[in-house]
Amino acid sequence: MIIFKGPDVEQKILEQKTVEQRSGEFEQRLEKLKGLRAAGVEPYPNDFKPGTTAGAVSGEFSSLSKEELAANPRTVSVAGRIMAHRDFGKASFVRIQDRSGSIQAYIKKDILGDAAFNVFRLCDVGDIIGVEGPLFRTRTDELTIEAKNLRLLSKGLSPLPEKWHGLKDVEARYRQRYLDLMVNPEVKDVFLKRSRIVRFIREFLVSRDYIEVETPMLHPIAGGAAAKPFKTRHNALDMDMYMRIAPELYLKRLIVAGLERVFEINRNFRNEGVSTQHNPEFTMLEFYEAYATFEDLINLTEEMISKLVLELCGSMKIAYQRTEIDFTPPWTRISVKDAILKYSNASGDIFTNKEKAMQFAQGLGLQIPKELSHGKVITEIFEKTAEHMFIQPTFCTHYPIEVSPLARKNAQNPEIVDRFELLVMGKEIANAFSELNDPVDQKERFLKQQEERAHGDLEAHEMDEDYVRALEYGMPPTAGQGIGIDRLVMLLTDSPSIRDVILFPALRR
RNA sequence: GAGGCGCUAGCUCAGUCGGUAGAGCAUCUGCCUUUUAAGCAGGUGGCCCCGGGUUCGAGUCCCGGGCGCCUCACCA
Repeated sequence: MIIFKGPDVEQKILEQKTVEQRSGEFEQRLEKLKGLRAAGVEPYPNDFKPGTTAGAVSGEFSSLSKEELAANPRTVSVAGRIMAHRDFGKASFVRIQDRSGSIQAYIKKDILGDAAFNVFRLCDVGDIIGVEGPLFRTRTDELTIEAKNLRLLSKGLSPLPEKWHGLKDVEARYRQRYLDLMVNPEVKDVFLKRSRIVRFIREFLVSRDYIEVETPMLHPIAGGAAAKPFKTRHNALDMDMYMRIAPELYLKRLIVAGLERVFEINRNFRNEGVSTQHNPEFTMLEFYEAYATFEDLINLTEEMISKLVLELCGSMKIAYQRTEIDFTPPWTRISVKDAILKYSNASGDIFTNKEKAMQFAQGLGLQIPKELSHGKVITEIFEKTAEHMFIQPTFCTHYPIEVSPLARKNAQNPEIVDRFELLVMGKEIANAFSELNDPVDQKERFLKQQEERAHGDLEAHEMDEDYVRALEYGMPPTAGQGIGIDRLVMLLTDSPSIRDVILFPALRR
């Protein structure tokens, strides 16, 4: 980190020939910086306050003609980064970009005066400037600020990526996301949409009397999901801790507490592979509602997401990687069992006979260890044969109990639970169930998970005695749901990789 | 973790059979007071990702390594 304190330091940087190879342009800009200071111009002042934004100007005055602007001048001031520069010697056009968009400014020596014009001559593409002056329209009818005043607000030393091609190198785009956002407008659009998505969900739940809470990210026990945690250490407490893999068990403690409707939008951390679908830290929405069942959440989800899609995209139909997806409710509902029967030639007895299920799974080419439970075999079969078939929004319901240790048993069939996953483009977008609130049953399920850990399943849920203790005080019948925000954003922004919707995705080094 | 592809100027990219490192944009100098990737003329700029090897000679061929992307496996 280099801190600029004044000319001495700048001279030192110029003289540095070690460590980092600087471009020639970096040195040229440093020389300009020195020239500015020599002329008594502070290159990093903080006393300029823009009166408006580029976007507001173009919006507000878009209808005014050249003649109207000339007859009745409107003076504005904006600040932003110079993104383009067309120089005519004693006059120049610059494109100034701020958070709202961009606007052109005309810098004319006669109008600006010698002193400010000399400052401008030391400005480059990438510098931040403030401009004030009346609006006019050029010969080509472009709304333009005629600079009467101009201030350099921040001198840039490193040159920007090229104006026409932008920054394409994927690695540079992720590592230097600030450049990506600066020069590639469509990237900024994705993150603006991400912000709108999160805000919509937050407002939707708040309007239904939910409260937003924050529960620990550092857990003594990594519970609430089947995943490998990151391990860390608290020095003062002298104890190992885990970055949370899910907030579920804490949120349900709050249901026990009587908060009845809670949600949290926050990061989960899973120490697993990185891919176009997986980042080690990702954002999860979880919400829990007392006196609701998983079927109530099906309705809620259908309403929330379809309204979100309509508001965000202006239509219930969107394209994801050239496939049309129609979010118009109601969405298909199908049980795991029916899905397998529909999309494979399995016979009904694989659901009652584990051996038949094993045989069938092996016939599909699945490598199934002998000790795998019947329910896990069924789940494997489902994922192999059916899951990827659900391109349009589909609720897949009633998963096997062995893969759902926190979910309530189905009243008719104790082999399955009252749970659904929302699948779109063959991928899981949401996972929800009626919560298990029977403390004795919950304890047994944890014990079963412990057995599986002992048999080498490192992702089996850990026993959480305090969570069971909470249930022993009585939890109202409740339904809860998790939605992977990153994947939802991918879907709604037509992004093929999760890295495209995470500002700073995990990279090596 | 396995396989495939990539890494050359600040950015986007060429680089033939192994023979002195190229273009456009940016930058610098000059001209130009309504341009739209402004224009014209002339310049500067390189650890060809790193390290070995083969060769008279390697950006190019071989081996090892780094980083990234894609596919697969695990996972949400």
